[in-house]
Amino acid sequence: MESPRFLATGAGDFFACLPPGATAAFVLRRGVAHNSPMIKRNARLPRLEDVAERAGVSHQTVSRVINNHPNVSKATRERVEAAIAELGYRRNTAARSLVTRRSQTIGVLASELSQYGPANTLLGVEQAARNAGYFVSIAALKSVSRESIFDAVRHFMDQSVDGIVVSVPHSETLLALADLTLGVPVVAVGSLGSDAVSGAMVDQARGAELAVGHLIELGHRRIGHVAGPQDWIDGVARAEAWSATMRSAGLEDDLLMTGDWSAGSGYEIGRKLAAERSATAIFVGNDQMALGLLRAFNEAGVRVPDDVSVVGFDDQPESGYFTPPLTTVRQDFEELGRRCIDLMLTAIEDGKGVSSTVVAPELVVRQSTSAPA
Amino acid sequence: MESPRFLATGAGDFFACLPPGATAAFVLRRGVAHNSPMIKRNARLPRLEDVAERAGVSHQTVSRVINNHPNVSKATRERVEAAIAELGYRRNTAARSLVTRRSQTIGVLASELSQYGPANTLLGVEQAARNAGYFVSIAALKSVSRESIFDAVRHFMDQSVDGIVVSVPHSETLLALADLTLGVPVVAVGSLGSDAVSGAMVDQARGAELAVGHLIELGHRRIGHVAGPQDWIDGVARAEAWSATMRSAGLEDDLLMTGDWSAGSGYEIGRKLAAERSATAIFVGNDQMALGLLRAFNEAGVRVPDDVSVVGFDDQPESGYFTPPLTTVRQDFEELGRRCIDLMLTAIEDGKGVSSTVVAPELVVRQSTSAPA
DNA sequence: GGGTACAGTGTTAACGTCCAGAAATGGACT
DNA sequence: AGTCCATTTCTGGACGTTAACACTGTACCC
Repeated sequence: MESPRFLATGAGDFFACLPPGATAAFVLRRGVAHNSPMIKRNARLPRLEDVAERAGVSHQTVSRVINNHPNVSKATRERVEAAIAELGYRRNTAARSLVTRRSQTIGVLASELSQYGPANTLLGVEQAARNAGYFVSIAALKSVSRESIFDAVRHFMDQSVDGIVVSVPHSETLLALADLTLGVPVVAVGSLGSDAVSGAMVDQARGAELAVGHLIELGHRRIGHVAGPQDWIDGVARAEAWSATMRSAGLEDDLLMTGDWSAGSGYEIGRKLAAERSATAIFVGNDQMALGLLRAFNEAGVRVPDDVSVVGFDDQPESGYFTPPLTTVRQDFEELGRRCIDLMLTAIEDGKGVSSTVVAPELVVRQSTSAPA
Repeated sequence: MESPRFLATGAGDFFACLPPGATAAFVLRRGVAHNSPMIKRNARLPRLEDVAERAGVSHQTVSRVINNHPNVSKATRERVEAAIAELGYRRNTAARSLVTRRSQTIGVLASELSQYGPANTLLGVEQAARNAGYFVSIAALKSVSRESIFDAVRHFMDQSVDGIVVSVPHSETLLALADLTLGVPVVAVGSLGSDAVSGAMVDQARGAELAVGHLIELGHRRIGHVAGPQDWIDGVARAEAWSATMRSAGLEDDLLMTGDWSAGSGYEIGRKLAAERSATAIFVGNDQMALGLLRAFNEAGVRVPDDVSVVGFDDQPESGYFTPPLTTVRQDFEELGRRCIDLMLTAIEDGKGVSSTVVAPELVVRQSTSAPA
C-alpha cells in the first residue's frame, strides 16, 4: 500500500483519507477542513474492476460474489472476498440502481410526527426496513393537502423509491392516493388500505370495544365519547365502535362530542361535561384529550374516578402519571411498523397483490375508572 | 401519441400506465395488480434523449436547460421546456448521481424519536432539506451505542449521502463521530459540535438562566434542580447553567437531583421532595419530569404553586394543560432544523469549514410559579 | 468418441446522466 | 467574399454496475 491508487484504509474501513500511521482522531484534531467536499471529490473509491484485478478475476465474477450467485467456485469466492476486505470495497448504489431500476429505498410519507402514535409508527417502519436492507427516505407533511401529498409523492418518484409507506392518518389521504397509479407498491399504515392499497393497522374497533366494554362491566350506563376529528381514520373508527358497542349492550349512544386530539380541546369539552354531568363515564379518543378532560374536571371539582370514570386511548408513557393515572388502550406501534414493512416487502419482492393486516390492542387498567357512585 | 414508445401521460404527469381515455381511478378499480413490480419493469420513463428528439435538439442541450446553464437561446429553451412538459420528463437520480458523485441526499441520524424534542427537530430538518431540493434518508437508533452509530453511518455511506445530520442527544455520540473521518460534512443538531463537527443548538444555558432567573425574581432562594441524565448534552447544559445562575445570585446550588427525562422518574423524585420540603421552587429539566413532579406533589398534598413553584423545559403542547398549567421554557425546534440545514448546505455547496449557530429559547410563564409563601 | 449438460468464467453492451472538447452558427468587421 | 469572434449546439466518452450471451473445461451418457 505504498502508493494507493484510491483512498481506502483497508480492512473494510470506509473512513478514508488517513495518512499512514495517523489515527482518525489525529486527522480531525489537525484542524483540516475534513468536511470540505474536496476530500470526497479527490477520493476515488475502489470499484468492481479494482477488486477483480486484485483477485485476478473479471469484474463480473466479483459481481457474482457480492450478489450471491451460486455459480462461483469456493476458491474464487474466497479470493474475491479477501480482495473486497483488503480494499474496503463497497458497492456503488447509484450505479446499481441505474441498471436495476431499483433504488433499495422505501419512501415514508408521514405527518403529525410530533404526536406519539405517528412518531412511533415511523420508528417501527424504519427499523424493519433497514433490517431488510432498505434505505428509508422520509417526507413529512406540515399540512395535509392534496397538493402537499402530491408534492411528496413526486419527490419520492424522483428518487425512484421501490415502495411508499403512507402513514398519514387522514381518510382524505387514502382517497388522494387512490387517484394515483404510481407503478410502485403503496402500503398504508394506520388504515386497512383500500381495494388498491395494502394496509396495516391497529384494530381500532377492538380497542374501543375493550374500553367501552370495561366501563359497561363496571356498571356504567351513561357513557359518553369524546371523538377525535372525523376526518381522521382512527377518529371515525373509534367513534363508530363506541356507538356499536353501546347499542349492542342496549345503551344509548347519544353522548358524542368531537375534539381535535389536543389537550386543549379535551379541556374545553371537559368544562362542558363538568357543567352538564350527563354521563358517569367518558371514553376519550386519545390520552392527550383525556389529559385536558382531567384538568377541566379537577378545576370544576368533579372527582375522577369517583364522580366520572375516564378511559383514554394510546397509552403514552406519561399516561400512567396523569392525575389520576389513566386507564387506556395500548397500541403496539412497533409491531405495526413491522407488519407494514412485511406487506411492503412481499409486494416489492414477490409482486403480491393487495392485502391487509391487523394488530391487536390491549386494555391497560389504572386508576381513572371505577364503578359508578 | 398513438403508439407511445414509453409510458407517460403527458402534462408533467408521473402517473404512468393509463390507457388513453381512462382515468387513473378506473385503472385502479379494474383490479389490476397495480402495485406489482411488473408495471414498473415494463414502464420506460422518458429520458434526456427522448426529450431531445421531441424538441429537435441534442440531449446535451436538454441537459443544459434542466441545469440552468446560461448558454441556451430563449427559443431553444422554450421548445425544450415544452417537450419536457409534454413527456412528463423527470431527471433520473441514479444516473445523475453516478456521474456527479452527489446523491442529493442528506442522512439524518436520530434517536429518541418518540420524545417531543427530537421528533420536532427531525421535522424541522426534513422540511428545510426538502425545500432545498435534497432527499432525506433517516436512520433511527433504538439504542445508542458505538456499534449502532457506526452501523447507521455505514448505511449512509453505502447510500453515498452528501452529508449527515446527527440528532443524537448523547454526549457520547459526538465523541464516537469525532473518531471518524467520513469525507462528507457532519452537522450536529442539539449540540454545538466540536472543532471537527458543525453544530446547531438551542441555547440551553440561556434557557436555564431564564427559568432560574424567573424564580429568583419571584423571590425564591432555595431552588432545586431535577436534571436530565448526565450523559445527555442538554441534561448537562441545563444543570450547569442552573448551578452557575444560582451561584452568581449568591445562592446555594446544593439541591440537585437527577432523573431520566421520564414522568416516572419525575414522580419518584417528586415524592422525595414532597417529604423533605427543602426547596420552595424546582427547576425541572423537561416538561415530562415536571408532570411526574406535579402528580407526586398533588398526592402528597403539596400545592403548586402555593407551596412549591415548578418550572419545566420544552413547552410541549400539553404543558399548558397540566394541573396547574406549567411555566416552562420554549424551544423552537423548527428554527433549529432550519439552521442546521443552513450549515449543512454551506458545507456541502460552498465547502465551508466548521461553525456553529445558536437558537434563542423563550420563557413561557403560566400558573405553576408564584412568589414563595 | 462424439454428444449433451452444466458449472464456472469472461466479454460486451446497456442503464441515463454530465463533462470536455469539437463543431456549427451567425454577426460584425475587414 | 473572407476572416474573426462569441455564442450556441453537438459528439463522444466516462461514471460503476448488472444482464445477456459466449466461451471454456469437466463429467457423464450412449
